[in-house]
Amino acid sequence: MKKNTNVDIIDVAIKAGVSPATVSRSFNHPDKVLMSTRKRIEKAISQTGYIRNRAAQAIQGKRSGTVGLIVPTLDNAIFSNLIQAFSVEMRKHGFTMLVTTNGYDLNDEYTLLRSLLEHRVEGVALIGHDHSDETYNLLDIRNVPVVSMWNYKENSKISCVGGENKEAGAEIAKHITELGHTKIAVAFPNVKENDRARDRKIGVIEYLNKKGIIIPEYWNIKTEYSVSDARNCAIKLLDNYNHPTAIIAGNDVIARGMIYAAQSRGLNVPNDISITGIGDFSSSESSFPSITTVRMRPNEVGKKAASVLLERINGDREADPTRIRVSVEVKARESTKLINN
Amino acid sequence: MKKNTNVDIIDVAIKAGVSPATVSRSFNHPDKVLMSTRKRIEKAISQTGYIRNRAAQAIQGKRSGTVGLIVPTLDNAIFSNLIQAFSVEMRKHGFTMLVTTNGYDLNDEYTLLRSLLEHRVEGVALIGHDHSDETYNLLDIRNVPVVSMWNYKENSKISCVGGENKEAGAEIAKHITELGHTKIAVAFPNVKENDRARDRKIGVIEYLNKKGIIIPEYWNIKTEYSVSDARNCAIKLLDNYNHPTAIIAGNDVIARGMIYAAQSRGLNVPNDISITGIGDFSSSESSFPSITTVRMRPNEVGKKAASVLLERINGDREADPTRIRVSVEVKARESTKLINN
DNA sequence: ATACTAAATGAAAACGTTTGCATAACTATT
DNA sequence: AATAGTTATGCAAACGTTTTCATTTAGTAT
Repeated sequence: MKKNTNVDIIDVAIKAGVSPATVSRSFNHPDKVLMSTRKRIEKAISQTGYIRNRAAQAIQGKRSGTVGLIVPTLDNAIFSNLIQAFSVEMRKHGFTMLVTTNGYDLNDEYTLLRSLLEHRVEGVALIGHDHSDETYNLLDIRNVPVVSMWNYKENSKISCVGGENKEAGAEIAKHITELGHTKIAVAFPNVKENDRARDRKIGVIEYLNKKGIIIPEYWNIKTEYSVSDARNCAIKLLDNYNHPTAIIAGNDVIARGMIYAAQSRGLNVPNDISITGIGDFSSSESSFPSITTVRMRPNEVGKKAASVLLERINGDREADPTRIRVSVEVKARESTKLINN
Repeated sequence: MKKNTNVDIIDVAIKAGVSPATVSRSFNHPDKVLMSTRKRIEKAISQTGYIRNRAAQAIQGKRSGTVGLIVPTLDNAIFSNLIQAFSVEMRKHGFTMLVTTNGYDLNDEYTLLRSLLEHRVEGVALIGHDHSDETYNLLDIRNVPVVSMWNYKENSKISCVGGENKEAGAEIAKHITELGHTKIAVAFPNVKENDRARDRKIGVIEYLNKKGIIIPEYWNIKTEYSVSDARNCAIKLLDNYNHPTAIIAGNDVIARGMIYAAQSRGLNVPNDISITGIGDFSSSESSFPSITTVRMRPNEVGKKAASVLLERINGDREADPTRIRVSVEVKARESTKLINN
């Protein structure tokens, strides 16, 4: 078996009887080379098994053909729709994605960004707006095309595509109060270094306060972004305190865990307790009961974010940030109902 | 704001009063440069805002610092644990991951592999063993360090880390028959170009046949890997035919959807019907009812796969494939019980 | 036929590193 | 004190492309 790790553009050129320059052109400016020579080059390429070297291309200071993505975790459903949509769209335009996870740690994020820049990514996509000063500074200094996905923010320093999490929180709180609930618990993850969760929570609390509803401390639950932790937290709540008639959860995963908790304690959702999520993950519609939640349109966000990033990469680097607001919408489903009197 | 996109190793060298070679060495062989000079270089680096150029490094034919991962989809929970574990482990060793999705299309996979090789990834990780001849051939010709994750296969052409899916299928079938079930339905996705699903299904069917149980065609359900499709399929089954006492699903996502279907039709799982999954996804333990399934240890697989790949990258390229078999194990939980007579 | 333009290709410099070899400055050995 | 060995650094070639500029060839207008 012949092992050819090192056939280069010169070998191809020789085989095709042209100069390396022409081979290069046939890749990058095919219109500038005669159809017939192009054919000969193609043939030489497949005969030699040549695979072009993007590193050597990138070194020219031109295109590396990669974009970087920094995401808190790949471990759960939260970002998967978003990433998939973003990835597919970038791929369509010939980009390959360098993916890294920061585990919700902003210092780590900075290191990862540096590492991505070492690889000369042409652009970077981040989640949310909580990033360290160092990160923002580096992006600015190197003038990196960048887009923040997931939540919209007026006056954001960088381009962004997403829904308003505060609005999402307020909307779901509105839904719950309109169903007559007043004994309401909320369940959110740690909101430090996580503006998505923070904004949602603020939206919920502020709306409820406005309606004269105050959440007592023991109904203010802190949980991880996992079904199991959410379930445990909810069980503790249901077992130890008189229970609320509704729980507003920070996202669908948490809501799911809490529904399981209720069911495992013999409660019927929504007859005994209403539970809501935020985010509308793909399985939320088909679960039982289906989850009342707020649609954040991850596919749309991912796709549009890709477009924004492409535009920044190809276009004017000094332009003001592009901000696209994706509408949010309450999807009332089976996990909530009018309160019984 | 000063925009410095182009400070290079020479600028750093000048600033630090050394030669470029020394700067380079301080990155790659720090032991070969005097502590005091190293300090001066570090200072020059932070003063200039230098970020090294991996493309220029990769062009030396040496390390690119990247590995490629080709995965069918990022869109659901199936691979997320695995990917996360793999990713974290590679990162620890200084690698950044280039991730691409092939949407379960093997031709696409070949194109993606080429694209990864253009970026001169040092190694590649794939899912399963169903790959096109072209793919296998290219890997062989270019002598690419490669590992297949997710399922073990004796005599595989390439290194692999995973459980035996056939065994997993047989084990769960054994569990169900030992609970006394004979009226059993199975629910699997399209097994073409998907050896994981195929092996599992074969394991199930063969075991049942051995026990004299034949699955009638209308209990042989074909579904997508999604909660919603699984739920719809199960509803069709439950509404239109006399229903089985147990359903063996191809994975936990499908099982989950089918449980929802049963619940939405007023059936109790497991009292009225037992339902099993395969894979033990992170939420399967905490759902209600928790799902009886087969553990495939995705974290262990991801981590070990990373080790195998690293070893191939750093070690002997001509060595025979490394094959690591990760044990599978039935986790009996709430979604199954002894049949009532 | 001649001069002029356009299109296709080639030659060579450039991109930012790494590394083998050479050199210089020390240290240890006799 | 002379020699051999060691260590830290610099010099310059090399890595595989892309691109500018120059050249050749073919085509067009006179």
